[in-house]
Amino acid sequence: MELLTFQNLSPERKEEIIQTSFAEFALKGYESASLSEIIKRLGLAKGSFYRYFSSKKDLYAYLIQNASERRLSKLDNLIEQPGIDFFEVIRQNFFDKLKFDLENPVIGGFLYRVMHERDNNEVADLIGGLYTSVIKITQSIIELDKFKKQLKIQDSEIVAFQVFHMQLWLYDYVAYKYKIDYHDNIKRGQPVLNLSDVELNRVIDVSISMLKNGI
Amino acid sequence: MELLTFQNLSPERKEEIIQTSFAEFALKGYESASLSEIIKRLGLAKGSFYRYFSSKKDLYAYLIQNASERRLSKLDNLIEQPGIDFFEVIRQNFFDKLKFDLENPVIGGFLYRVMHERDNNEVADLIGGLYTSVIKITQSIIELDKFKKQLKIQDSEIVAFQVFHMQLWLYDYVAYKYKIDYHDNIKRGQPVLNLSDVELNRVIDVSISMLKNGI
Amino acid sequence: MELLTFQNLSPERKEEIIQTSFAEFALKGYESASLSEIIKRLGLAKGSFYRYFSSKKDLYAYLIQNASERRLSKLDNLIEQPGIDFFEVIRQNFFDKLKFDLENPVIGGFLYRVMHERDNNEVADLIGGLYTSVIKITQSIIELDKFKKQLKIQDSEIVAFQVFHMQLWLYDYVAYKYKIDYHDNIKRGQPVLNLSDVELNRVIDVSISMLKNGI
Amino acid sequence: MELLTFQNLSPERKEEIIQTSFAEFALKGYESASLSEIIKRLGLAKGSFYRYFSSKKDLYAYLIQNASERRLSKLDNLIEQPGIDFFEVIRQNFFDKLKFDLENPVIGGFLYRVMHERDNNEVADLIGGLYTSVIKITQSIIELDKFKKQLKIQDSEIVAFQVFHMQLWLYDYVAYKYKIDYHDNIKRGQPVLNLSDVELNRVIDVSISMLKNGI
DNA sequence: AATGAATGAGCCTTCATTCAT
DNA sequence: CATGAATGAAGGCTCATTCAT
Repeated sequence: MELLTFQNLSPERKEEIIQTSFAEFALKGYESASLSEIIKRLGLAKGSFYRYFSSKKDLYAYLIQNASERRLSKLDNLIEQPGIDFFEVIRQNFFDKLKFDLENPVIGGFLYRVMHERDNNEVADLIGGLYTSVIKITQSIIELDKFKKQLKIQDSEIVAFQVFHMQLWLYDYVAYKYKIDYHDNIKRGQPVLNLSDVELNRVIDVSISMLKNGI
Repeated sequence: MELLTFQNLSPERKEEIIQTSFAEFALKGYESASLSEIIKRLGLAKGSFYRYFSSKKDLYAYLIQNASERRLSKLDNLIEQPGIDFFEVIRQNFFDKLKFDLENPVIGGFLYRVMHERDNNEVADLIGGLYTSVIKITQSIIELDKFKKQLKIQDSEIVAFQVFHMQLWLYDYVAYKYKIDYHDNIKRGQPVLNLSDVELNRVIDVSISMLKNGI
Repeated sequence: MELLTFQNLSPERKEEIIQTSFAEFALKGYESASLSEIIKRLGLAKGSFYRYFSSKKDLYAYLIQNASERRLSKLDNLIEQPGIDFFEVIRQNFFDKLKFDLENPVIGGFLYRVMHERDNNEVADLIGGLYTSVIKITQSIIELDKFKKQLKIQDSEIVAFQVFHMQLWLYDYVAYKYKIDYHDNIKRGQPVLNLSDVELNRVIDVSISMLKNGI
Repeated sequence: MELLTFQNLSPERKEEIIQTSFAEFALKGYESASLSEIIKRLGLAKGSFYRYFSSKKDLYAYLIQNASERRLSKLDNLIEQPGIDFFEVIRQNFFDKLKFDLENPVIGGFLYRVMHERDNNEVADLIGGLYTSVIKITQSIIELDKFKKQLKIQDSEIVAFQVFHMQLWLYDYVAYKYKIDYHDNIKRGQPVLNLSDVELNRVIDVSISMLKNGI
């Protein structure tokens, strides 16, 4: 993980480094992302970078961790509400994720790409864990007594897969339907403003409905 | 696309070249895949390769085309059967795809990876079309009169997404559930034999059920 | 020089080969010109080419020879006319050369480029001879009794240089003044029609005047 | 242009790099010159070179700039002298140029070659400007009131061409007449000492005379 | 005789990382 | 401690030429 020298940087500088790195990895993927490019863009000394992170992979691991924390779902609070409906939890979760990704295209794009880089041997270990843990968390929620009885399918694992992947493809779907150019948004680093909550909710309503009652 | 000189090779040599390339791209992705590595493994001269394909991207395009043809679904015949149920079509399709991928881990792994490389600017043009066309085909089937009335959701586009992505994640799910190491299978190039049709059908039954009636 | 097999080709095929080669060398110069490109453009078999010419340099030598013959000046007839003025000979020569180059941009461009490739070690031997011989011929004309007395400068060698190079730079001058894009003309292989004889003569008049009486 | 890292090198190292590069480009021309060769000869690491110059073309541009500055004519001072004769200016200029080229065969050879590489599409942009600007400067001098009246030809553009190209061919002429092997001199990197100022002046006298009163 | 497959050295360039200062 | 110079393997690709068929 990141070295102490990185933690000692001013929050502003840290954020600059993180954002620039997010953008590079989001745009090019792990292998093609260029440390040299990041370093040049930051006006950093080559050596300095290696005093913050011990390797490219180390930086990548840090970014995954950092991005995950930022997009941490607020599921916990939700789940604990008495009498809450399972599908309401999912709806909220979908909405939060999509909202976050549209408002933070760089981080959203980064995490999206990370999820699709599980096959890359080089970083499979970093992502495999994340992927597995997300599935497992979803699964454990499903297995809560109060939710379990709301579901028809008893195999919680496959249901978790379905829920998790639907959340993943919602990102694709929105991009496809509204012809959003994520690459461009990442480059410009600007939030995708042109999608109202109403529209967002309509998309999510349909997907929740599919989840609930099938297509 | 491939040059004439490639077509003139013996079928055995062609297949060697194709398989070695599939494996390299499946294992490392487009950018990181190394032509030099492929060429070395094939015992080719550097220059010889470029008499078969005019560039790395050209080879990649050929492989996508070739793999797609090999895994071509037999949907057409199915659809035309009188009185056929929509979900039966999907089930058959899921089964064929999974079966194919398990028996041809190299090609399956290649195509899986291709689908997730849409973000790669370099090859987005090759893949974007494929991705879009698969969605569109799925959508057009859904819109057939005889199937439309079997569905609750009227937005055929989002349904197509759901169906398509479920088929995609089934691959992930099987790997996850049965702890299949695709990387290893690709390297060894051997079919994944240890999954019986019975097991396969069980997985697919559940997923079709989710599709039909929700989770 | 060219091999016998080349001579046995039909005149049309020979001409095709020559013209395609002229264009390639004119456009890119000796080193950068690509035999592969020429061969591809001609739809030739690689091996066939080497049955016509034994090497790239051999082809180049043949082209120089061929182009030189085509642009052979008609000086001889002119010189023998009784009472002819030296400057009239030069004027005619300049006019013929420029006219030829404007009407045959490919060959003109080729020869122009050849003249400037004397420094290239690889082909210096081919061009050095040509260059020297042109100077020597010019010099020998100057030394004819009937012309010698018309000149102020007794060093015929330096005068020959001056005359020869002026003829060379006239090509540059016309291109510069009339913004002629030789590259484009070579690619299109079309005569440069937009320069009338009147204009041509005006340019040549001035240059002859400079030669005769100084600037 | 050159990167900062190059400027930080010791003057000696910089000069080594420059001279080695001059020689390579002078000997082989832009396309055929090999960066690998230069780098090997300098005992550099491949990557180190690219910390000095961002590309082959960048190095070439730098060399052109550097060589031009070294051979900068002292015309300005000369022109401002009251009562100076135009032909005296030219004579001085010719002398300086030739002297410089004979004493610095590598740079002279480099610049000579550069001037003849205008046709090379790859670097035409670098050279076209230089070529045009030299002509234009010459032309503007000619158009100075105090010089204009000394000339017979009113078309200053064509006169500028004549003057500029005569200066160019003087280099050729000297090589031709004294059988100087520039290639060999460049390889050996040694000044061409065997031409006395007396001889040089004789050549220039004749050429100035031709310019003044014709041949 | 004619073909076109094969060759492999060589090209320019980029990369993550190290380490002396 | 911070710097930035140095590294050299590896990348994709082109080339003129050879030679078995």
